[in-house]
Amino acid sequence: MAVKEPVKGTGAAVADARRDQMLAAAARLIAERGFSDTRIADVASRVGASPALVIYYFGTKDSLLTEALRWSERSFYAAVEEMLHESASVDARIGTLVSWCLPETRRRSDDWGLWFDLWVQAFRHPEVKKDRAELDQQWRDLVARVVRAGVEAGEVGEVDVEEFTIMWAALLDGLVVQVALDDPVVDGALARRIALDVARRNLGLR
Amino acid sequence: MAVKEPVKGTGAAVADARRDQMLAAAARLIAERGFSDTRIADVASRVGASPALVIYYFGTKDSLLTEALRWSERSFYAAVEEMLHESASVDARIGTLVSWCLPETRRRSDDWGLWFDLWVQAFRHPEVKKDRAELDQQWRDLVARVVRAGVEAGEVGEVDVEEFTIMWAALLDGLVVQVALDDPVVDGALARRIALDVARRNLGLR
DNA sequence: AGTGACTGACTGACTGTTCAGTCTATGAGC
DNA sequence: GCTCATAGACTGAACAGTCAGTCAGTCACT
Repeated sequence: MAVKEPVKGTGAAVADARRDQMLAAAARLIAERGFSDTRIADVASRVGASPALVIYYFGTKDSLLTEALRWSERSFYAAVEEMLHESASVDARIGTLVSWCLPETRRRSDDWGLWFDLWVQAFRHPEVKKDRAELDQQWRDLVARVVRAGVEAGEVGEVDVEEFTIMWAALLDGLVVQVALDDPVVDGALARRIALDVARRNLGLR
Repeated sequence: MAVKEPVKGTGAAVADARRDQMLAAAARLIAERGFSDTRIADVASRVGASPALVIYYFGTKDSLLTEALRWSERSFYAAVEEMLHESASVDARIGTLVSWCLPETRRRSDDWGLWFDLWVQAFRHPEVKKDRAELDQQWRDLVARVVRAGVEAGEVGEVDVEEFTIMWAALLDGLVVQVALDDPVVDGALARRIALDVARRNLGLR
């Protein structure tokens, strides 16, 4: 099921397209079933290719899966960066960040699963760990940039930007965990409210 | 290595002791290698028994591992509860909570791994999810109790206890993630400082 | 003719689980 | 106090399923 046509075209373009197909398929599968229950045969069939081809491209299963994890996280942040251009005021931007992490309607309910698996892998594999740290720094930089812009625009009161950023990013992570795990008292709406409240209070907004 | 003697004694006591041995061994192994890389043969040899015996007690591998996860989390919270009796003021108690989650000297560096694996399992297995939610509620109740005691003692200013608790618990989780994953900018000391700052500021302490 | 994407058919290792049967302590019956 | 049957902890050996990875070779394009 969901078997795609073999990639048309020739030369190096084929290889690139294939790699991307496979990374995307792997990411989806990890999200659906979890890292350790994702088989290369699954990835292969999603892409309409043989398991051998997957190995042909990635060498080992582990290499495929960890690359897929990083690929997915990277595209997540790229998407936020994009989205951020659309809001103007600090308050609106903060809102954008929040509803990106804690969307009103769960985009796809298993997206969260990737985060958890990413953390598990990062915990034990130095390369993944390094990657995750860099991406997270990128995320914090994004938050910091929003705040600093607010300070310059005079919308934000006095804050230690560095420290606020670290605190608030951690808070978001923690809230995401609760919501992702369907905590009966911490639902999406409450989590969003708390995230916004804390930001506004600390930044002296409103 | 680390093979223990078969349990002495007779009757039902043997069975109980064995189950506990196995749960403890499994928890350690999960922490060391991760959930999906823990084999029943490993658990068996740590306990000085045959793989067959492990199945004899737990029926399936999965049942053993998820029970081990819950067992371990339960004992974690039990230990905090214990420890809390020793501090008196709100401020001291808050400090206790923080340094329990983010200890100065990492107790055993792989303890964190269990949390991540627990989250991964909880995300996909409803029973584990329910268990985790309950335990987490217990943890929040603990925090809330500390805060309420502070309010009654007049040490704490005006707060929405419910909301503070949820917020602060999530913050701790988020900070734990960063520290556990060796984030280069969020080390243990900084995380502790942030956690304490936020608590003090929100509770009007100091 | 050559290069590189691609595959089918294997295989070899791993490992959860089963099973038939051992060993030990207990306790009922004498 | 002794015997013997029973129960339940325990195991070695085998089974069966699963998969990652290999390999020799095909096919299509240049």
